[in-house]
Amino acid sequence: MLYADVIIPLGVESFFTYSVPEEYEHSVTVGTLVVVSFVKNKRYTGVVYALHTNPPVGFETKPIERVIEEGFALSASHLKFLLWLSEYYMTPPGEVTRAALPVSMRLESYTSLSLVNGWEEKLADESELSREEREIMGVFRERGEMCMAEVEKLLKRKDVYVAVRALLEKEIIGIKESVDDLFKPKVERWVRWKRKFSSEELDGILDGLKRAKAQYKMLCDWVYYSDEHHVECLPRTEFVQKIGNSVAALKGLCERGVLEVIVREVSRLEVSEEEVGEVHALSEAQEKVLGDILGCYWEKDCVLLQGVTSSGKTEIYIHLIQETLRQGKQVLYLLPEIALTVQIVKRLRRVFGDQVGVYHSGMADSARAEMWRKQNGTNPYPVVLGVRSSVFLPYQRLGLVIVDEEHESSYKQKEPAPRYNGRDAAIMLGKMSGAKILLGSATPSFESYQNALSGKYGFVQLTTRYGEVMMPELLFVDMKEYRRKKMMKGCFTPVLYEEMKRVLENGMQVILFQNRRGYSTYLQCDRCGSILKCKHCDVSMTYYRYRNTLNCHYCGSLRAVPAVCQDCGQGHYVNRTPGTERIEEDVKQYFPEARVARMDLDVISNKAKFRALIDDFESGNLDVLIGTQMVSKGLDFERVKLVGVMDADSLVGFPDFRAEERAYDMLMQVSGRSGRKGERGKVVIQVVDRQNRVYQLVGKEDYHGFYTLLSREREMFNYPPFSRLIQIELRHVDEVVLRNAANELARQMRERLERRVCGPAEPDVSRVRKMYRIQILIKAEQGLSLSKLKIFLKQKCDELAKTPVGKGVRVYFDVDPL
DNA sequence: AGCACGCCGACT
DNA sequence: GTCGGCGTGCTC
Repeated sequence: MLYADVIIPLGVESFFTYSVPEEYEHSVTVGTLVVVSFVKNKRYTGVVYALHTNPPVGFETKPIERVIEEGFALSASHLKFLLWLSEYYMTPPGEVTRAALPVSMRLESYTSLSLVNGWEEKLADESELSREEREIMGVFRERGEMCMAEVEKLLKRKDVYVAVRALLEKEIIGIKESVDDLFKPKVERWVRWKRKFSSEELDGILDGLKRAKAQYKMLCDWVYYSDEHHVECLPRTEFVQKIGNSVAALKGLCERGVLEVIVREVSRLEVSEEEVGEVHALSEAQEKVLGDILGCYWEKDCVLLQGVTSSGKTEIYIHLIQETLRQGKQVLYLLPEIALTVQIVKRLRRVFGDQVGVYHSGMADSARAEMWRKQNGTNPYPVVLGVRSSVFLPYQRLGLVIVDEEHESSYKQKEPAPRYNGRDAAIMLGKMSGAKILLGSATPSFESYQNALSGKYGFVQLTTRYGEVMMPELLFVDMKEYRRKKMMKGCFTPVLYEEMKRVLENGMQVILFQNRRGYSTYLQCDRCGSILKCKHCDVSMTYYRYRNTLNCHYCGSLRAVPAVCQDCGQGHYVNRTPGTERIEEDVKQYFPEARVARMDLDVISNKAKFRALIDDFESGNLDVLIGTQMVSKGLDFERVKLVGVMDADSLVGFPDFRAEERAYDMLMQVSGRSGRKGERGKVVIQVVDRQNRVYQLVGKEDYHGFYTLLSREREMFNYPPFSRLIQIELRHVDEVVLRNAANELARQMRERLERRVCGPAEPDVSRVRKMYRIQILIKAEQGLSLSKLKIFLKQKCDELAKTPVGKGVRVYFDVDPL
């Protein structure tokens, strides 16, 4: 007997063993998608993980019910990749599978119920039934076939199970198990000539239609229309609308054998409408960089390309893609967010036409499934352009992986599991496939930069800007001084105000950037501007107004607010909160003529609103755009001559050891928005802490210096890139139970891991949907075995769950949290 | 993820 | 006294 270990796409640990019926012995292979029954009559699509002949002990096996499709299976390497992801990110394989497969590919059965034939005879007297049972009968008579969920919905209650089961026992209603294959090809009906007719034949047909006026008219119209528009066929709906407007006439013509309706499978995937053009020639600098990258690939699989903004990285990617395609291999081009990169899609399509497949989270599930199948079939897209989830698509001969803007934190998935980083997953996918990997960024992540410096990655820099683009002029303005002199105009310093005035008077545009990451409040000295940090963690502390204390999100330490500033000894701490919609009001007050719009969360999350806003700004219907970090990414507006950063200190003051790295990156990105073409743009950055090292270094455009300075501290405090982090989050409804469990877990882990354990500490949002949360952070220095550490952590958590202190506490792991 | 089993509070 | 709320554990 053959057995298959199957991964069920649920958040359950490990796999389940099923027996393979004889009829499937040859079609079931490792990677096959199979329908299995799991828990009662629920069915799931699982992935075969292993095949063997050892009869399992301790339980009966159920049989595999069906193989989804002959010959359709995940390749061994694809499966291997998914399992790596599962292990690395401490996520059950089922959950990885769930993330990897589009919903319609992991079809789940629903139990369909209906009245059995001849139920009337079985039920002599309806008074035998309970009130609930009669209610259920009522809805069945009305609706016929239904699944459980629908019955509940119609009766607006959740406890129909007992009554339904009673009816089932009485054999009045029956179960109809149907596995609905949701993946049905999308079809369209088209109308065309049944065959080619000569003009004499057509005359003959028309003569025969003298009495069928509608058909006669339809045929004449069609002859005229098809000639006029040079079309041979039309979609049926369009045909009826445009020609004759009579379904009956069409039917008649089909019956006469003049026309026919054909069913065509259509693709749900976007079709490229770009005209395929030439690849731009590279500048001398770009040419050299391309050569350097190719040179690195002789000995290294992964190369970091650091290219300043506007240096033309994309053009280099295009040349690399072209080369890869020439070798008959596939390319994966990863972007942090697809919505903001319409420009790149267009550009790639212009060069590679319909060889480019786009994959993103906004796609309909059926379209995703179609893309999946296409990539697994005989004619896959050679180039896949997509967001992080594109790493889950099947690849057959991957030759190149490009991760653009590799430092972007949106590559990391937070919720739900798997909490993976698209960049790191892509690197692993590339390695497993024997592909070359290119990471691109203007401000690389410290992790990648360190790998480049250490020689683990190849390192290539592109320092010259393409064309005549100039780096904008950066002006740091001290808000503290103007505040003291009472010269602020709302939230604008006189400098920013004057610049805005000048730009707006010239009919040019302004972007105002306001950071809004998280909700925390921090304390800053009103005199020297220094931000209060934790003594143990090198992270700014979060201020809680209601109890007037400071809390570190990393180690959990608490302290009172010092009476005077720790740095200058004279100033006092003031409460700072990243501002909100006030900016818009101030713009309206000081620039009543200006047309202003805000790009905040509700705009970004709505695709239509977002596009409308971008279009308005692009076409000049708006003068001032206020936004969060979204405005800093990937958008090019020619007429923007000024960018104002309202309060840069809120970037630096964020309670995260990466705050400064992010602040630097954001300021660089934001600067890149100003004056991309023509006249040199300006960036006004309003700060309080003028002396902050981040500002000194942004001004100098010295990434390496910035890295060197900050990395010393990272090393001292044992933060990435000098260590790896694993965050353990515990959740429970009871705050006290949770805290006790966390303390106990941390204590036990410390016995072995000692100072590598930080916390427990409260996250910035400590209670979500009635559940309290608490976090323990593990720092693993280089050289410590990560896989052994993970086993240890998991073991400790499992042990805790079994003791009374840990009862009911849920544990979540986040490997390499951001 | 569901769904059953099982234990405690608001009603007949 | 029961009904039914939800917490806990299992599913091949």
